[in-house]
Amino acid sequence: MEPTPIKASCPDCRLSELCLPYGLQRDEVKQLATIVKNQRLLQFDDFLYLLGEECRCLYAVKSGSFRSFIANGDGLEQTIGFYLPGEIMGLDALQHDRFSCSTIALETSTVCEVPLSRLNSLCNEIPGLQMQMMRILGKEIASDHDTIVLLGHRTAIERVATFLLMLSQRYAALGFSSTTFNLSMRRQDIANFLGLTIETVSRQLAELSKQGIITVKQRIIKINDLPSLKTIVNPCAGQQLTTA
Amino acid sequence: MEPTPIKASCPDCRLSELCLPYGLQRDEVKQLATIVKNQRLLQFDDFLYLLGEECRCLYAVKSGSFRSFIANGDGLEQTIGFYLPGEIMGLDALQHDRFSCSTIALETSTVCEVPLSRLNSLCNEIPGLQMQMMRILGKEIASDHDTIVLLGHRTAIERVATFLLMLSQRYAALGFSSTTFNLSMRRQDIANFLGLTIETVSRQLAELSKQGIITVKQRIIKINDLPSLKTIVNPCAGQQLTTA
DNA sequence: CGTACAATTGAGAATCCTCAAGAGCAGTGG
DNA sequence: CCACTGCTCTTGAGGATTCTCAATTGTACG
Repeated sequence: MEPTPIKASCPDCRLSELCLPYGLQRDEVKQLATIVKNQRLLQFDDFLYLLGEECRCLYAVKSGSFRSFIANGDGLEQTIGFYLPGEIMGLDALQHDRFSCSTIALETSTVCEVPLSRLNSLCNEIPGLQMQMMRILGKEIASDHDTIVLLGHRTAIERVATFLLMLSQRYAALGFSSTTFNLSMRRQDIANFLGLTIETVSRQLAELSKQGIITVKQRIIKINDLPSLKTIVNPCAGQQLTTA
Repeated sequence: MEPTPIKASCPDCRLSELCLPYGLQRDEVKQLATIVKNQRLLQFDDFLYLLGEECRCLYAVKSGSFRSFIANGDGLEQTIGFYLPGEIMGLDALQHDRFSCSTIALETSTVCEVPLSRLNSLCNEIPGLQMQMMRILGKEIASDHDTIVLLGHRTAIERVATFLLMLSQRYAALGFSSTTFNLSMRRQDIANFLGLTIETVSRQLAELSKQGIITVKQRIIKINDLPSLKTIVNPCAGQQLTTA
């Protein structure tokens, strides 16, 4: 995706309804903006942070997208999730002040840095901010649970369909099209996230394409038949996914 | 497991180092104890809460153990995780004040109820409590990430070995034996959590048993060769699992 | 002792992975 | 403009792991 990288700080940021400022008074948002550091620019394949590194800041995606993963000792890695604009990265580090995964830019992206110590202080001053932090953390947990369900009990085609549906819903929440979008991740990233091989992902996309449910052209995905996609994800009822 | 269900409140609770009071001053713990409701007793198969229910309290395991899961529309369910004494349940509800999974007792168990509204207020008064909440939430997230890795890129025997190792470490943290323990969950629960069938779990346990790495007698597990078990989980180096 | 439930074990089937080759696309240089 | 390289993605065939179905054993409890 190609969201215009605006340099706006929190009060003028079009993502404020999705991000930390949600639910805050206007003056509280201004207060928050004072602790948010200048945006950092990352290119494709730049690391935002590494597993094991000390965590001083949380990061909010301003534009672009990211992939977080845990690298095994033997070179294998497991993708934990993808982050789109408005989402907060680094929450796993709240346990020990060290990142428990690595995060890398999938395209040219910008992030806002939020120093952890100052965020904590501000949470004590602004109850609404503390509430919002709790909501964000709860969302991260619920989203991880969705991923666990995905990996635990889903066939290949269900996984791919669920992946597309999750993205669709998240793009929609950002005000983008929910039916046509440009994947910022490679097939390898998708496969790794879904616990499949790239060949299997490719085959399932081809199958969905053959059924006319989606149209695939490289990384451009067009969803032609949303109900059918939902039926694959949840064969019985019209399911509601927690936006992951 | 059979932890003696002591009626002690937070200041005298032997779990305080693992639970919410960790890192608090003695008088702060007393303050916390005033908002923690009387313990609730649950029998095997009793629901602590249901998916979709409004969340008014978080729950800390006082004794016994729990299983949380997401039930699909079509009767299938995916186990999200297991909870042992000192661990906090219901964190996924912080997003929308509704539980996004169901939780059920695996044996006779007790929980402490912590009203959410009063916990939030107290977090504003006691910075250390807010810190500890953040740590607990960060731990939950890191633990979920471990589960994602487990389900994404592990063979059946690696999953079973990892499961045993995770339990071993958590029991050790509770002061119980890390090599001999009594599973409170059925094979069905383990299989469901690991994304396998009960037959496969049974076969992998038999295989580990045949290799002399563990001894299985119904639900009693004895780990005879911890290094070998670790080697199965991570073939290269001596890995450190985030206690999940 | 008999029933109900949990767990184990076996044989065949299905899904997904591995290995391998080919197609599509972008960038470089003659 | 076209060949060449490098990378990503697709497609095919065979093989391995895990699932499904089925029967048996084991344990708890009335």
